[in-house]
Amino acid sequence: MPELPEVETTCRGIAPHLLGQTFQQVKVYQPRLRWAIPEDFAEIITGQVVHSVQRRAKYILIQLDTGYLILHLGMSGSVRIVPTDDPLKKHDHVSLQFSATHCLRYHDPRRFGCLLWATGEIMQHPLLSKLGIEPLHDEFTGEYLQQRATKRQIAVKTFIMSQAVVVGVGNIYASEALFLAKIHPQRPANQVSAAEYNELVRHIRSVLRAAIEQGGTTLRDFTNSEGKAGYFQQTLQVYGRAGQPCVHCGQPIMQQVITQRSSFFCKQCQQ
DNA sequence: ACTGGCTCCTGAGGGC
DNA sequence: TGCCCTCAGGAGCCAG
Repeated sequence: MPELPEVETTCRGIAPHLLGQTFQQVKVYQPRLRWAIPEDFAEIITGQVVHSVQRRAKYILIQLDTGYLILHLGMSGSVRIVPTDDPLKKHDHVSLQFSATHCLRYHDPRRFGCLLWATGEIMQHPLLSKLGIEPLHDEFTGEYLQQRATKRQIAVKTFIMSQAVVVGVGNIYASEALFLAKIHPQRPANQVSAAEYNELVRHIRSVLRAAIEQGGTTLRDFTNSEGKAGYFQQTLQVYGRAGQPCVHCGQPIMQQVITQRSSFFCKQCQQ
């Protein structure tokens, strides 16, 4: 499940390989991703030079001569740099050869991800234009969250996972950050105080930063790796720990579905 | 303007 | 060992 740190790590990992290279051959093995890859996709991409690789939310944007590849990893997607003759693995859906020896492989068992072609002003794209702010940017403050939460009665966990508010806070980190900030995940968003939102922002940032740093340790052998997440290695304090003792008070961690998503919290520490 | 529910898909894990 | 069932999950989309 790629969360923002993993997408960032992926971005940093593939950029040095791709920059300045030309896509020489593109093969689509399975076009049916979240949105189908159009039939003329390979034809459009072939011959184009990579000018930049950037991230917006959990989207990876690869700028070519006449437009952008928009890549999303969904929850089971990954890309890897492999030798051209590397045998296809199950669920390798697209192969983009960018040099005489190497290609970029898109792999996604559950096919919740997407690979799109877009032209024009990229940030005006329907998938990008309504996105909220980046959690690691300076504009992401407690004040911002509280202001956006005005009149919002949805659970605060759902609120911070809303892409229109702040991007890239997935289910795991939402639970973790709320635990660290001592806020009950089901509290209505408009009933969280300014001080609490400040704490929440601080913890969202720190948990994402720590995960990116850990992801960075796998960058060295990125070409061999699946981009396996750093965050699984880090100690999660509540996520996936239902019934186990809270690291602070020892009470069993609760699990509850909030807006269709499993949520983990300590009912003693989080009010 | 908000909100909740639905949807895509496969693999993991539990029960037997 | 293997089969069947259930569930998880990002996030766009739509109906109420």
